Order: sequence, then C-alpha cells, then structure tokens
Amino acid sequence: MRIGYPCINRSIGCSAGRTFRLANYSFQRLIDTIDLNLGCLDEILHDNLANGFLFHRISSDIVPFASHPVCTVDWQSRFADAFAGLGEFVRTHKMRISMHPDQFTLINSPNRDVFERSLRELAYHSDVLDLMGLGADARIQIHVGGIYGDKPAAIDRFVRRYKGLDERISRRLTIENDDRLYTFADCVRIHERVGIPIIFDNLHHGINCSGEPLLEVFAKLSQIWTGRIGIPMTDYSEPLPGGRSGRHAEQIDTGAFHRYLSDTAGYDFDIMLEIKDKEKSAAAAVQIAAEDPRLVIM
DNA sequence: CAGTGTCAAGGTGGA
DNA sequence: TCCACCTTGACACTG
Repeated sequence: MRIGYPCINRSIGCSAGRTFRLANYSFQRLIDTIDLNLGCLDEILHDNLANGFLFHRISSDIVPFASHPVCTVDWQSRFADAFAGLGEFVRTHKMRISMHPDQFTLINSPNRDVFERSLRELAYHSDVLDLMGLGADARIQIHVGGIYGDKPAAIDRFVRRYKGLDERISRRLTIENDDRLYTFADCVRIHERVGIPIIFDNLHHGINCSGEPLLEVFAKLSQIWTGRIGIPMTDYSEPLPGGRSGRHAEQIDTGAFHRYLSDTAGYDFDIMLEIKDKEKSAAAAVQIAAEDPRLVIM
C-alpha cells in the first residue's frame, strides 16, 4: 500500500502544473513553463519521498496545450533527459505514478472530433509516462464517458473504440467509476468485455452506487489487478461536510480513514487521497496507516 | 495589489 | 433549443 495526493503540493512553493492562456502562447513561454514544471515535479517527488508519499498523480498541465494544434514544439525530444531523470527517481524508490486527463477526454463520444481530440490527449499522457520509462503499473485514468441517450450503445461504442486504440495507449488506460453515470458494476461489465482495469473511487461509489459492499468490490479489484499492472489503484475521498453532493472534504477525517483501512483489511492497494489540503491530509493518512502491515516503508 | 472574471476542450438535465 | 450547472485552480485583467 502506497499513499499519495494528486498534482498539487500546497506547501512546497511551486507548481508542476503551471500554465497560461492560449492567447499568450509562444514558443518561448511554452519551453519556459515546461522547464519550470519539470523542475517543480522533481522537488515534489523528493518531498514526497521524504514524507512517505510513494504514490503521485502528475498534473495534466505539466506540458500545457500538448495536444492542441497550436503546439508544434517537439517537447518530447527537447525534454527527454529531464523526463528520464524523473522516471529513474520514481523507479529507484518504487513509487507509483498516475495521470488523470480531464472531463473532455471521451472515448465513447459519438462526435468524431471529440474522439479524435481525446486520442491526441491520451497520446500526450502516454508520452509523458513513456518518456519517464515507467511500466504498465503507471496508469492513465478516465471516466467511461457520456450516455448520449442510450447507455448500452454508449458502452458498446466505448468497447469498440477501446479495441481500436494503439497498444501504447490501451496498455495504460483505466476506467474509474464516476459520481453520476457509470457505476462500479458498469465498469466491471466493460472490464469483462475488454480487460481494462478499474480504479475504484469510494466517494463516487457512495453517491452513484451499484450496491456492492466494500469487500466485494475489493475482492473483484484484486482479481483484476495482477501481474505487471500492479496492485489496485484507488481514489479515496470524503464528502465535504454539509456540502453539495460530490464536493471533496477540506481535510481528512482521521476516524473515517481509519475505518476504511479496517474495512479493507486483507486487501493490498494504493490510495490516491482526493482531499483538498493535499499533502497535509496525506501526512495524516500515512501516520494512521503507519502500523498497518500493508503500508510500504521506504 | 487585491479582487474577480474567465479559461481549449463536453455532457446532462431542466426550462 | 437554450442555458445553468458540474469542479478546480490559477491566470491575468481591472480598478
């Protein structure tokens, strides 16, 4: 079990996801921004190691506008050494990396343009992980997509499109149960058709639930995640107290997290903490898990 | 310099 | 058919 937080470290003083407005795009600005972002990612990973956070999600903004037509820079070659260095650090310390393209990445959209743009976005994410030299345990997570008025057809389209993906992308792609449209059971049905692994999100499962008790979910996950793709990746979050459905809590509820660990005893998996205060709650989580035999110690 | 409108990209659901 | 809403952070403009 490894614990981490997504993208942003609030105390380190830099961001690995700096970007700028498209209107201000220039070759130099892009190069400078990527350079700063990679430098900051290096700082973040070192800080994570020092604090026992061996799981990290890299911001999709690490290379701004990477999949946009405006970007004609060969950033892959230009920053190959920097990415390779970061990857070596990750591998040396047995860290795990994920990326999460945002809501515009839709494999199953009936709109061909949306699909094509999504392919370019996924190719960019694959580039980052490939340049880092990471194995198939480094994953790209997306949601299944929209319903478009006909869920079975939308699922069929996902399956068809997935089968046609370049292996370079499909080897890393992973679906996550979302909070409105596709439940864990939906994801399992898709998995059974094409073998794509599932990232389990506990908060989404609470809001958009297909009924499986936690232990049933984890039994399934450990069947799915074996071999080269590693142990299950999961997202853990808690609802914002008194907030609207789906909002994430400001800080971790240590009691709830402790219960979650107890409830899942016997299953090993990695936890991405989607809590607003990021590394602060991650530190609390590591402390809570300190006596858990599953936690990986550096 | 603080405050705030807006940002590449989509989809759903209510009017 | 149109519009608000989803969620997040931060860029960059305004005064």
